[in-house]
Amino acid sequence: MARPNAEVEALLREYADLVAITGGDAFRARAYEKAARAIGGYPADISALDAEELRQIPNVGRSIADKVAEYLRTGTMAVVEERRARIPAGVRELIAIPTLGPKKALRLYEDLHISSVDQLAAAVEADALADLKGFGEKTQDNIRHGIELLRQAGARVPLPRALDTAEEIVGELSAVPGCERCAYAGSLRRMRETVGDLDVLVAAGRSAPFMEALCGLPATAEVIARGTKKTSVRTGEGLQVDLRVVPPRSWGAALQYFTGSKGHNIRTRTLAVHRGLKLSEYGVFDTGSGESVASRTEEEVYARLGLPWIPPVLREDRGEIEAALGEGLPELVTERDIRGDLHTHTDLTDGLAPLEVMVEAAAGRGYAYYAVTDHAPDLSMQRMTKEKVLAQRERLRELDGTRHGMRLLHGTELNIGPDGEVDWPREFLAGFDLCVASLHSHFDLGRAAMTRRLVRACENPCVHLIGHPTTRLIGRRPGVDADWDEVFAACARTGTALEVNAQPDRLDLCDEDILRARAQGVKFAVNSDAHCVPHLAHLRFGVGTAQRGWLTGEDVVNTWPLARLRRFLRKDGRG
DNA sequence: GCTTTGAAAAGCCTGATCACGAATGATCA
Repeated sequence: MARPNAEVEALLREYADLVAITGGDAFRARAYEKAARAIGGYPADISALDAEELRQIPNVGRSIADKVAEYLRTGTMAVVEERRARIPAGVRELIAIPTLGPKKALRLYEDLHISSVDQLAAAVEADALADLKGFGEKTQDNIRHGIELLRQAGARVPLPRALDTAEEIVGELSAVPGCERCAYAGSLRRMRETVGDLDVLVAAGRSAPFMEALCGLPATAEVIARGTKKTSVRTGEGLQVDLRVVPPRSWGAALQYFTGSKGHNIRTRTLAVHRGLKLSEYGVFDTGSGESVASRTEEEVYARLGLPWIPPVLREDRGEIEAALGEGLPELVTERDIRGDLHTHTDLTDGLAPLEVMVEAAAGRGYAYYAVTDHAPDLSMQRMTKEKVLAQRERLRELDGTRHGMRLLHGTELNIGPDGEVDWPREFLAGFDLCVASLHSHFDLGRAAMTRRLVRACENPCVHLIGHPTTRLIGRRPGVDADWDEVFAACARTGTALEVNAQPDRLDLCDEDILRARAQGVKFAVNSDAHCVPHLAHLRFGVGTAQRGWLTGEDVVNTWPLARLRRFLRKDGRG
């Protein structure tokens, strides 16, 4: 994806926040947010556009187009610099704390001169907020809890951002003369949902040029340590990068070692010891003679331990060693196996792109089928009506099969009410090819009520798929509390699939829940939940999560041919 | 600040929930 779009999106979002904090017209702040979203979701690279062309993007008018053009030309945006000078960056960080918005942030800054999360935490502990108007006992509790949430995730970086940085660094280092191999390892290679630090590996005869190159990268803000075998830096975004340069003959062993996880490595080393071998980042060695017996490739290293090559996503010591030694590893679902996306939006509700544009882009991805699932009326801010959705259906039927033969399914994303009921009467729902049902409100009903609610939704014959089942937002909101084993059992019993939502801040269900649900025989759908064209590509993160949950093509309904998928959607349990 | 409607001005992502403090404003989906 084009980076300039993301940069401008971030900048406009920052400006929107600063406008909201400094007060004034709320609609102005919202206008910048809308423009930020439109530019972030714009399919083409904006860096080649002039102000006139920028105005063609929806929600970008004269004023914003000029500001963006200024940024693309000069690298800065004057109005943002002005506001930054008035409001310290830390004040904006405060509104990342759940339950704390722009108004409270400004009050904290103006009355108590608090301009960082750390200062706020200290002020709460010192009970310094008690005298502030609008900050009662409960608000302080919420702030305390919010800071805790933020800190749990704060040290780790979301998968896509880590991947961007890693690919950039790997690209740069691969171009350095003498580079035989270069790759990222660690939790990123295992596709964990967040990444603590980046492990980058180079195979080369001499290490100095690579250490030099890493320290000199534009992304590098600070050098933490610099040696001949290992160098650590921190990027401007605060991500630590550890570079290790190994001799080419040790490549496979080093890759295996630095990919981890810790648990997996302990198991493989123990396995080596039982075979009279020693496993390290330099190779597999015979304990008696000290001779290296394998090290060039991962396959070689695993083979020497009596194992097949194990995909990195499985290396968590969650039974992969036993499976590899016994019944065999699962044939993991891949992105290529996905025949269609079953949860996507258009600009009829909160998506950015029109139906035609989304369909065109989906066809470009080679899908055999594609479902459009805009929001239903109970999410009132989306202002959906029967008339609107029927008009969409008519247009969708016209487009069906006209783009590389891709078949279109008309669906909707329903809201599961507190009692487990969903929008629209049953007769009307029967007219959809596919209904996704999701929680969008009432997140703290208590475990028993939440479980009943979800089970009830599964039992609805019109509901085919539960969207982002726990509704967690990584680093911002924990998932809802329910007896998930009971919910999974209901899914299996009723033939309701669970979504693996690929939005990088959701990845919901997560890998561990997938493992539990799969054990009960639940089927899954890996969907992008795309709200614009670039989001369709997020599917890879969903597939990574599904793989971490050991899913095969057989487990994932949107790898199936359309005829089989349609049988599954009849919910008669025959799949 | 953008878009739409009608040519300058109105309307915009609404409505529930929560916390504070006694009717309202902030926050979030």
